Amino acid sequence: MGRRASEKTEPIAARQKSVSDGYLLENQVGHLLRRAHQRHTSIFQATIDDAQLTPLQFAAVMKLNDVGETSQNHLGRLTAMDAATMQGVIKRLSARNLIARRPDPDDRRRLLLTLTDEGVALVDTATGRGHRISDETLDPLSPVERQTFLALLRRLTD
Amino acid sequence: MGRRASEKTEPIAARQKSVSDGYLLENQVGHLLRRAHQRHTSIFQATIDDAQLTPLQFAAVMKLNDVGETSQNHLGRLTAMDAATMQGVIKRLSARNLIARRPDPDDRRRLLLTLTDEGVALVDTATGRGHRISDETLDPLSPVERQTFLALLRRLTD
DNA sequence: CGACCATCGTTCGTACACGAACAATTCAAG
DNA sequence: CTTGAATTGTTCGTGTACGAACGATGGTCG
Repeated sequence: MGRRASEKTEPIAARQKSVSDGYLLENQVGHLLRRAHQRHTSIFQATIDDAQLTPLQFAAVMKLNDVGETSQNHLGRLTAMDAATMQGVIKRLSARNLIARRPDPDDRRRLLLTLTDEGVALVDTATGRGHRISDETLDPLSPVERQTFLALLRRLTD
Repeated sequence: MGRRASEKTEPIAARQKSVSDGYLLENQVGHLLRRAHQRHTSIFQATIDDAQLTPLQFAAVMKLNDVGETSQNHLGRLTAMDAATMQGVIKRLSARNLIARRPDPDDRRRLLLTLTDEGVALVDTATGRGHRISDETLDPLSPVERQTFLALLRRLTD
């Protein structure tokens, strides 16, 4: 325990503590949200069984399957992704031939996105895994607690 | 749901929906965690009043103030940061002269970190804002709900 | 019609996030 | 004491995140 011995000239260790007593990182929502999200990402990677597919890419594919052909920005809004972020996600999905892009004939600014056959196939095999990922993430909670947690969490989501 | 009908000539729009019915992105924990974290980050930026300071940098500074001089990897563990991520965070804090680094005389692999005077000053002024950030993030919930939420969230944190 | 303004997608720059590989060092086993 | 495993910090590569600025297009209003 006596790790830090004496240091005559200006004890470095003593300068540390300031008036911040009372702020504990471990108790802050932001930190806990970040850690819970980290854990979820880790579960995702272990369960999705597709080293290339990331949570955001999965979300984009699932949502696109849900709503059908849409523009890039619109899909971004539906999945809570920045337009700049969306750009990269779609580029990678398109490179893997999971998503096809074509210009909107009615609005030449837009790019319309669709799932390819390969994309649809991926949705079919990955949907089950998606449910398992959500289950495992909530595993520490009882069924009732899960409902409570999700209801509260949803309200912290704008 | 007779969604999957026969399709000889495969119409593009009809190719969309697959057997994924039942997976709604909006109801998945991972998505909700991500959105809640996004909202928190946004509140952080608006409240911290220091354009350069990020949530991770703030966490590192606060924790270092808490525990006193430590090695880089150890502080990383305390703040749930990867060693590689820590590297960048410390480099930037050190460039802003908020943190000082010195080699550990007892273990030449380690770098010992301390807050500079400037770092301590920042802790003093930022602690209050940190509390306000947590408060505002939890604002949609009542006091009782906050306790419930935090208790459940903590259990999803490994 | 023409000026104005919003929207779409893109690019740039900065900052997490983390797996992987690496050299230097320390520690543990034999 | 020496071989081998573990730890520390670094670098590289890929993928989010997002503010900011941009050109092209579209809609609105006088």
